[in-house]
Amino acid sequence: MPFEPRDQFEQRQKKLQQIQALGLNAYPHEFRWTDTAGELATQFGASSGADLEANRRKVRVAGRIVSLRLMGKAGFAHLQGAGKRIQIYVKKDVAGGRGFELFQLLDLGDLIGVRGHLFRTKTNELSVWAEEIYFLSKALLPLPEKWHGLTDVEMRYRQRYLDLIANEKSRDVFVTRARIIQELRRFFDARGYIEVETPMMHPLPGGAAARPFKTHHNTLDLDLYLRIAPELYLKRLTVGGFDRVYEINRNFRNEGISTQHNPEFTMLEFYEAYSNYGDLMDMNERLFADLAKSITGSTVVRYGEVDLDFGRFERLTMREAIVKHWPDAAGAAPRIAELAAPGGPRATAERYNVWAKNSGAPYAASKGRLSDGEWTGLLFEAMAEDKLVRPTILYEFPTDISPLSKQKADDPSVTERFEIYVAGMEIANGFSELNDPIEQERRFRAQVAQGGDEMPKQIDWDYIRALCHGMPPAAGEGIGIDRLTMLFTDSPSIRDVILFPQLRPEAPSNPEQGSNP
RNA sequence: GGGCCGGUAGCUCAAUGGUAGAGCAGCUGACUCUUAAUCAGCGGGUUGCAGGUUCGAGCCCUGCCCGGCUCACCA
Repeated sequence: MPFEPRDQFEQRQKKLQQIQALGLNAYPHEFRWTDTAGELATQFGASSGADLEANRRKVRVAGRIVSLRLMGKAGFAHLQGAGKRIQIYVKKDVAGGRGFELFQLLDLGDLIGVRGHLFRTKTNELSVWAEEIYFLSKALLPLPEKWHGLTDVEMRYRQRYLDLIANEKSRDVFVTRARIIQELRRFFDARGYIEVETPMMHPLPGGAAARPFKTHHNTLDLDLYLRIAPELYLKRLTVGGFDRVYEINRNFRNEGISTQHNPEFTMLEFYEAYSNYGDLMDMNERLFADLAKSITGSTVVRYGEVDLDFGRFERLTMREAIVKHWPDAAGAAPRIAELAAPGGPRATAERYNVWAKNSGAPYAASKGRLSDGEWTGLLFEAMAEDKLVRPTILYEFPTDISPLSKQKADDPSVTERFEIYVAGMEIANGFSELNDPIEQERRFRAQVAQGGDEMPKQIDWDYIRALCHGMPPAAGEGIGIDRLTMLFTDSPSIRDVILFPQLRPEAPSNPEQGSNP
């Protein structure tokens, strides 16, 4: 089993045997603690040495040894537990001969428990006066360097446990992520929603346009797809009378990996009967402002070089966004009416592309013959999407690219759909749900006819059947939890907010053969 | 998939084409209030992999592997 570094691994195994030779169980089954390092710091951070001496507060603390200073017949160490540190002071004539022998055998990284009382050192650091040490578990491998920590990003992702030990900031990101999810649950629970779980394995991939992962169930001899979205199942539940439902779970999309994409990512999706997209847009403004405030303490959140104010959303229709962010150098900006007119989006996109190709800007690349709506979406992505830095609600999406959304009553070329953009990233996508089965069937048929890797190959007839039983008017939305966490933790990459992001496997290495990569 | 950048001791990093180094970690010893503890000494390397150029390659060239950024892709 030896791992690198061999010499230290073997040295630590030797110490493990010496600890066992003291008559101790090297891997005991439990330790009864009374306090964590963090609790002690908050509770007694202000207590003076005299106070502590008068009360002799008894404590039992556990943690990992992250620093160790041995001085003959006494020594100091810092224990790290639950992300915080507490110093312990071990004296031979207090901890006893055998206790001190154990202390001398400890390595950085070992897990121990300590019984003693609180006091302050000469330099006034809150510490535990160790009366007894309990060995809890051995670290056979050394910790990353104590001062610089672990900076190698590949190792931080592959061996996240080391990153979490060595880098407090990394730990904080994942604590914040958990708090965000807690707050979201609170928000929706308080509004009468119930949380549900729908299938992760779908016989037909649906609810989004994306390439799915495929798998197979042996007993049923059935091909299944990891879900690309829970949408169609959640809406079936609104048919069933769950008027307010949400689900927080993973989606899987077999597509590229980038700083904003991981093959599996976490989505909050929710549906609210009897509301429309306008209600949802209003609710989102409250939700994001509340969330920013409870997570970061302010509605203004620093992200990289910019301040994002979640207390003030901008609202733009997709057509308005194209007009607003039209580059001056590309000539006169199109008028809204032009973008709404038949053939207008294509003509505008072609005009934009002439400029973009000359100036090296991203251009609206067409894949075959496109409809007006597709041109509009493409043009928006090419020229406006990354300009939406401040929190923005973009609404009125072309019907052609919104197969599950309800059309606007006075303009069927667009739907009652919106997306939330922050820092140039798509964070959320919601709309008034299309609940007319006949129109839904028409849209599905159009998708199947269009073809392509990301389009459904078959119509989900059970979904149509569910709509035929009557789905209430409803609005629904998905919020990307990973990207949301990026914003609230100032993380530039989605890999920084996913504990174990997808990477290529390490080069095959078998420790039993002693060959190490 | 394209472009750019990177991979040197367990970790963090050095090293004009000319003997592969430092700090931390480790080992031995000293030390009963240290905190990047200190002091004295010691060990540690197939420089990602495989070729090539050269008297000589960590450094130059080619291919490959892994990672990062970016573009494309991903409504």
